[in-house]
Amino acid sequence: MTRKAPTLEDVAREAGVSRATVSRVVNGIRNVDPAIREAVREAIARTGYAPNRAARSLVTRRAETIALVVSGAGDDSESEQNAFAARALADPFFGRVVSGVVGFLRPRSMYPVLMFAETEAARQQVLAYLRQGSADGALVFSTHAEDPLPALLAAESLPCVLFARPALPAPLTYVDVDHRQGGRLAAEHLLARGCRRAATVTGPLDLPAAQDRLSGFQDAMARHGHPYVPIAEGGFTFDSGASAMTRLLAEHPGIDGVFAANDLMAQGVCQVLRESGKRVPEDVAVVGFDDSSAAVACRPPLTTVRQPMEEMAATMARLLQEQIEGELTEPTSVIFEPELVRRASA
Amino acid sequence: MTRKAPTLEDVAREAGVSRATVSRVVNGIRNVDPAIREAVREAIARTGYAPNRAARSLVTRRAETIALVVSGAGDDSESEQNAFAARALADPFFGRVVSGVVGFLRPRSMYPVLMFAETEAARQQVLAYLRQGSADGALVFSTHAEDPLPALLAAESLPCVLFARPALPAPLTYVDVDHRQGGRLAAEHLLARGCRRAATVTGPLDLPAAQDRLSGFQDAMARHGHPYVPIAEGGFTFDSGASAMTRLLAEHPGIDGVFAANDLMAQGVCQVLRESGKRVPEDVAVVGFDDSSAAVACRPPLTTVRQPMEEMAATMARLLQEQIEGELTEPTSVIFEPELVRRASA
DNA sequence: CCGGCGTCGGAGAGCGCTCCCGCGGGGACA
DNA sequence: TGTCCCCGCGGGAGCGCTCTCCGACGCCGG
Repeated sequence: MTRKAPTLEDVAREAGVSRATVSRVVNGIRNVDPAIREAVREAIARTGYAPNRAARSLVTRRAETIALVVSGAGDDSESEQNAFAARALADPFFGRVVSGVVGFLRPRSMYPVLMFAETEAARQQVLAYLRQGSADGALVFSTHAEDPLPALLAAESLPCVLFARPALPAPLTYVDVDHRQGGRLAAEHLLARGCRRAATVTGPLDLPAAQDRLSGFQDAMARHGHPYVPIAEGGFTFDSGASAMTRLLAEHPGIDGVFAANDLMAQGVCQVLRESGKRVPEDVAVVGFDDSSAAVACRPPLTTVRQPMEEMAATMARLLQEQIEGELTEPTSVIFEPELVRRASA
Repeated sequence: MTRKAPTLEDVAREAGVSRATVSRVVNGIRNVDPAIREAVREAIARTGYAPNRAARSLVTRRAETIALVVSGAGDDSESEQNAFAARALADPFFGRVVSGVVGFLRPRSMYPVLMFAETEAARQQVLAYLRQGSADGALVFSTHAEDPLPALLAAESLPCVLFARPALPAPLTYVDVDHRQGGRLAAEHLLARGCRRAATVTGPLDLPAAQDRLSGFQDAMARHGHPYVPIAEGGFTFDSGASAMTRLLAEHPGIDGVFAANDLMAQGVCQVLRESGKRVPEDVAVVGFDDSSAAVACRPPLTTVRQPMEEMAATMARLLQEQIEGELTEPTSVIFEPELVRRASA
């Protein structure tokens, strides 16, 4: 505890070589005589040496750390701040993201730093964190459309990669799924099952993702002879899905298929349908989006459009890494293809 | 981007003072003339100075970072490793933990680094991370009983605080809830509602927490004239709760109350009960444990024993901080009181 | 047998910061 | 008015590492 940790110097003395040579061995640099390399290795093992991260960072100007930022809107109360973190993590989406990021980072002995940026103060903390070199870059997950963080990051040219195309256009790298294509998959599946009066519950339409899922759905429906599709806007929550479905049912009692823009809303849709005496999928087929744990938990289990989250998150980490290394100077986005997962609901 | 960040030196020159004085201002050390302090503040603002974390860490020997480690068992396959992370985060428990930790850390401009230690290699990475001073200490959440990580940490006297009392005793600080008291609360509530043939579905009995919940429950029942209580062991999952309840029902069809050692199992219990034509709570009252989101999602919503997770997690962070500062040299554990949350199931 | 070239190890200069120490000046007390 | 003290500032020495030179040695060719 109190006895100080061995340094490069100590190892060098132990091995009878210079600091520089030990450094070369530690960093796996060529041009070291195998015999010496072995001697150094042993000295390292004997002393229990571990390179000091701070000292290394100081000269390499690299923290070997990246921030995973969950960004969004919230008020300034302390309780709200805590609730924000809890809510963000409660989303099953999040576990898959972390899983993908960690999958990429871990082989590189890196670990993500978890940050939340739901207030202006918190955003400034994130910026400060990056400016002072505590992290080399940020992976940003925005939970609402007008998130100012991406623009702030861009303004200081701090390396970052966004999840999803930002609503406010910015010259930044992002990773997204082809939402239009997802909407199309849902439409075609509903059509293929024989639905003739399909409706959709959208996400908040200020979000590009929600818009695209809707327009992909509408386009495909129109192309198959259904130019008019009843729509109701929701807020990506269970309750908003339920109330949207209630509205839809009131105006269009004959609906035989519903595309909900995420699984949580699809669950709400199913509940309202059940309470109205409709069977899923016999009377009304329901398709969700995300393939989250909600899709499996739902009764009946949801047919849903899957985003390859882990892969997308890992790609974000890779793009960020390349940006940090300077291999990537232009914004370079990657769009993934969604996939339909068939379960019982449609 | 390429233009280098301003240093203390730059600010000092700008303000016409020495590096040391700027450092004093930055670190809020007294003994600085107000006029000079103001001048330095302005120079800082003008230059956009942000102190370099690595340089500071190098001399203070402090990373100002703590690791949040989710530790457990798993095999070495890559898919399993990712699954471990995803599974850990999916647990609603986790969101509350992070929320509590962040609540403590954020006012100190600190952020947790997320690590997983489900394999020996991963554990070594965690140790290396701490040894090289990348983090000052670890908050450890073990997902299974024989987790070797705490002992490894203790052996190197690396600062750490555990969630829950370890099954393998170790001289380490931990934070826990009074599980016996929780079991007692459940028993007394069931008794007070008039249950005369209560049973319990326990957690894995190699976990101290599961043992204590059980013995607290048994003791209270015995004290009220019910020395024999049917028990069935579960594994803290939905399915294990369901199958435990099936076994219980086969042997003791007259059960009128069940204490399940966590909410997930309580959900399984409720489902089996429903399928057996028993009403909850009219025919059988059910009490869960944790007050997780499952408790609210369950039909009917669960009466459950609540652990103050956020507060516990914040306390862990505080204890770790004190340990790092050297204010706390002896293992000092804190036990929280659980609380009964009444909902519809009992 | 000698010169040139290539290879491998060592010396040393920082990276940006903190903190110890010492000095100068002004106020208070005798 | 003189002396002492204390407050506030600057100088400078590292913290542990990387990396650029540079020198030394060995090998090969002439």
